Amino acid sequence: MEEIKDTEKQILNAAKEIFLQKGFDGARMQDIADKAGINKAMLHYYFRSKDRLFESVFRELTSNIFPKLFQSLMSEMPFEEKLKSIVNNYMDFLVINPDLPLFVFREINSNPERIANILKDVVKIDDFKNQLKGNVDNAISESGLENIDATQVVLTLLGACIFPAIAKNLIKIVFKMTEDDYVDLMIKRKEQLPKILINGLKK
Amino acid sequence: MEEIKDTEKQILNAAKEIFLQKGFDGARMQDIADKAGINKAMLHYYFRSKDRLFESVFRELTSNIFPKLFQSLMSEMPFEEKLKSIVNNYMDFLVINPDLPLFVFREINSNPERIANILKDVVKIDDFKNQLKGNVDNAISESGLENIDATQVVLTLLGACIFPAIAKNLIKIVFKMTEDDYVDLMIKRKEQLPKILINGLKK
DNA sequence: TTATTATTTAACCATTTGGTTAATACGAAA
DNA sequence: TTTCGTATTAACCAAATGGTTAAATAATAA
Repeated sequence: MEEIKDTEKQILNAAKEIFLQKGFDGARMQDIADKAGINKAMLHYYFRSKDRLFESVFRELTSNIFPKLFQSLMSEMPFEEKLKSIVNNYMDFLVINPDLPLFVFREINSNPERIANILKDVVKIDDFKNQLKGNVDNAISESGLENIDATQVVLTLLGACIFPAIAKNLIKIVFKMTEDDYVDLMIKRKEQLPKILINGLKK
Repeated sequence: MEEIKDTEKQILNAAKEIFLQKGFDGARMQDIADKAGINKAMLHYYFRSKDRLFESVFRELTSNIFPKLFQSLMSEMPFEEKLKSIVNNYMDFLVINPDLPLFVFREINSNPERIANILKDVVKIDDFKNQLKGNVDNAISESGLENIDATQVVLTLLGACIFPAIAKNLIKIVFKMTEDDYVDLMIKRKEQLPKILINGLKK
């Protein structure tokens, strides 16, 4: 474990909040300093520049969940079991971190280079495509899945989990939900998704 | 049809591109002017401020598809038919406008007030929740759907369509796809989704 | 043609924003 | 206590950015 100075940690936490909500372009160094309750110069003292601070934040936010998710997708478990485990773990994660996916997609879109650069040491995607294909093709033959592309399976699975997180604020407006309502929705979804997905993807 | 001056239209088109890719915060008035090939002062001459220009762009981008989508969701067609029609229409739309959903969600997240303000005259969501519930409940009893919440049905349907659009750039990186590959993926998905969704949501 | 109005531009302006710096406060070792 | 490196701050700075303006140009009506 790296020893992280108290101030440094405060900055990182404040920066996480601001970057998550406002994105790189919308985030203001002064706002981050204010939220951390310290002088703006400290941001540069500890992290040098907005870019570097952002990079640290992005790394902290993704370096756990990204590899974990990729690993889960590649694991050799039987398909149905694997799917259930991913849905469970990932939905729990999303209830706690509802704005991470939108953050990631937003940044990829508005500044692909910056993110591609960071991503390549956060996660090894070198041969993800082929490994995944092999892995899902097996599942198809073993457990009577509809013969569809591995990519489609992954998109269906991830979309079913992630979309409600991305759309969180719109959902709350359109369906007039409180925060509690939303959490409820996600918990119920966690229970219902495996069946929906398995039935949907089966032959 | 409103007559729109040539310059005004050029500005609007350039602004669409820039706002879609960079979002409100990342967009630069100068970049929009450059892309439109006109002097920056023209932006203010025609649209007064960045906020107003953004508002016009947002309206143009959403004022067709939003009500159309809401209407489709509320239509009284038999459930399976309705679902197929939504998937078809909406997937076609997304292939042509892949960055609209991310744009909308992004802006809702980073500046909820601004968007809520615009949205309320773009689409009537007053009693969407109850109308939708009635509508889907009917479908449940009529066509042997699993007894799940209407909200979940809508999220599953929309997520399955929209997520691949939101994730477009990441998908292209992770699966090493060209633009053509991606379009292929979406076209195939359009064919496969109705079956996946209906099987998944059925009892 | 001339007067008048609408359109366009280059040069500015004020504010915001990321970043720096010089001076100060603090803490630990000597 | 003194010394010395670390942490912190207030005051600045330069560049970027949204927005304005006065003058010029084009278009239109008289």
